[in-house]
Amino acid sequence: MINITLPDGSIRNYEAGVTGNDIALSISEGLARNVLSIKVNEEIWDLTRPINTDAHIKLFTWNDDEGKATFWHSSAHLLAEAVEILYPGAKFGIGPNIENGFYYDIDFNGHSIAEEELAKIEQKMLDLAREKQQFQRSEISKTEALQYFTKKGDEYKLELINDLEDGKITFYKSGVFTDLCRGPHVSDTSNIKAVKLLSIAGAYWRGNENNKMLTRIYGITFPKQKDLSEYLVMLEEAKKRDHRKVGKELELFALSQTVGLGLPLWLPKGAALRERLENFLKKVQKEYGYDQVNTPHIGHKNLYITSGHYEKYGKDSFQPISTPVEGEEFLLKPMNCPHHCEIYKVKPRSYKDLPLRLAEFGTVYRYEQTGELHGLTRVRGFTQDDAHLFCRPDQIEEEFEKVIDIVLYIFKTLDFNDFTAQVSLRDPNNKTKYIGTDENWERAEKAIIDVAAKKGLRTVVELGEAAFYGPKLDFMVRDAIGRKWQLGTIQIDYNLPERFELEYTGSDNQKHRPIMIHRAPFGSMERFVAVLIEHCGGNFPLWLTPEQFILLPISEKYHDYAKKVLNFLKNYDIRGLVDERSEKIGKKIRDAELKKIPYMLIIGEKEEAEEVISIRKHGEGDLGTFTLPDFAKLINDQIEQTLNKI
RNA sequence: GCCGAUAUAGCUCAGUUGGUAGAGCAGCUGAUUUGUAAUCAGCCGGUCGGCGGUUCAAGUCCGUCUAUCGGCUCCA
Repeated sequence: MINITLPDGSIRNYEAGVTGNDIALSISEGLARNVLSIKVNEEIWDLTRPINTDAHIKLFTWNDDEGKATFWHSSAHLLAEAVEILYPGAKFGIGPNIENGFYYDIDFNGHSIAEEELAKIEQKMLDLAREKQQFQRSEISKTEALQYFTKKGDEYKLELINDLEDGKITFYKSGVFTDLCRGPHVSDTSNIKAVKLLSIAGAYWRGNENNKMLTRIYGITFPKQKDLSEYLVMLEEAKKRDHRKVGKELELFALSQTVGLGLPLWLPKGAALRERLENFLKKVQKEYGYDQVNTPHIGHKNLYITSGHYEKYGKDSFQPISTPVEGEEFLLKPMNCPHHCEIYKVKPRSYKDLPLRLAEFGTVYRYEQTGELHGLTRVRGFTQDDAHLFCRPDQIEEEFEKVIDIVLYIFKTLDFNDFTAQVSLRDPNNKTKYIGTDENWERAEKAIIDVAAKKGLRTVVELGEAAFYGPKLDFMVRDAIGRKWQLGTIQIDYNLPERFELEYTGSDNQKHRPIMIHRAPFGSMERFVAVLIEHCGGNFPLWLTPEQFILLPISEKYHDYAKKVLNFLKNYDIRGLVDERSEKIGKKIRDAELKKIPYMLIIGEKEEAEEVISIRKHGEGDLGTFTLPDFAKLINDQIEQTLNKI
């Protein structure tokens, strides 16, 4: 007999060799029907795998992320099996579960799959699922594994197996399909009731652009048809919040091929919104002791040779601008740091001057590859809310913490609650991508990890995501369809101060080297506004929105009163406009609702006589009658409340 | 840059097996003077993404380039 400890701490006795399925059944039949995988001590197992020793277990169902992961991973195998049957000779790369569903990378031997063929594959998957195919796990020696895939002629699996350690290789077989796989899997395919293959894309084998491009099929499956329908509706809804769509509808920004790819044009409403965001941050930065500076849009090529950026990015950048002087070259500024270093150097600095915090809304230009351009989130010309903090070593922690405070304050103010703090470190296997000494890297990485922990941030660590000159703490926020974007970023840099030979005189009257913190709480104005649009679906907070109200006169007779109201509210710094068209009130309301204007002020005979306004709130409806001062107070109180939340 | 799909009026779209373009909205003009999500009528607006090719004839078929979309790679 063995002891099985359940998550609530209770212990049950079972015969050795008991499986997850047996345990689930012994608890309840309902659980047995819904259970998908089991955690045995720290590993997640198949439900059919015998447990032979005492263990702590946890059963996973569809309601657990781990349960979904198992379900989708098994679905990926089902996809592969369908493809193997329908397209003999197809070779398989990897097929993992992802956050929402799964994919499989497949080499179709030159055949390119058309979207219409997906329906056929879906149907095959459903047919196979109904056969209630069991997932059979087998441990296999490396030699046998190699033999199997040599015979099958699948070079991708052979490559994977070659990287694995003998004795730790397992195969999973379901139906006619056998795959190299660590598992775990669901017991059988019968729970997979709804299948949707979402898209086809190219993906480099092993993520390396020098390798062959395989065909990646993305899909998602559910235990109920209803779940699938709801998911598809949710995807459609999310697309309605896309900043490219909303930005066009609300006339916030535009892109012109004639101006150039990835060079956004800010329209009046978008520009005004952006200005309010900039002023908001400027005010915060003033409180935190930042000095605002301005630097030119170009810089001498030597500036970037000194910084190391030219060597790293020079050939992939906008190419140098020549001048009439032979050999003289300037670069469009791809970042602000070198300019700020030169500001540091304009005079000798004392330890008493530090930290020096130089801030600039600096517009930079980077030649992103065409395939990477994306709305406002990935562009070639953008404005960073940049600042560089030049610190003494003993100031690093405190300064870093204060930057985190600014980022969190901004996120809080704008209701960005769903973000990830990502500690972006070096790729330990590819140190040549980075400059600077190991010692400095280790110091910087440790500082970031320590401060993030001290601030109580829930962090994830990503290797290989550091900048080439230093590690970062990145604040990642999702867009409407779940893609993650880096917004705020904080970076510790020991390298640029060395390259620019920055110095300060210490209390010991000796020269010392400062340390730089690069930081941008928004990241860039473009990307931040894009994510903000998607976050609120174009229904901006009152303090940011282009028009806070629109006056809707019932007829032309009330235009004079409308102007009076407009002027009154203007004196309270409340912005809006009048709809003077000779349309019926229903039409004016409809248009104002579509423009997502927060307050519609309806005025007619009654309102003019009583010097009041009838208020209709966007998305909510009639709020009743207000006097002008009461409405002004309503607006200003609401804004104050938003901006003062800590 | 790579893989795949797409490209028709300012916007959203229709256009049968190839026979030289339509709708709604927006805009303009006029009528209407309106009470909480679309008043009516008329008008304007397109070398069907660019360039080549096949054909008596191309929005429609083929090639190529460009851009957009979904991914991959990249992101100082």
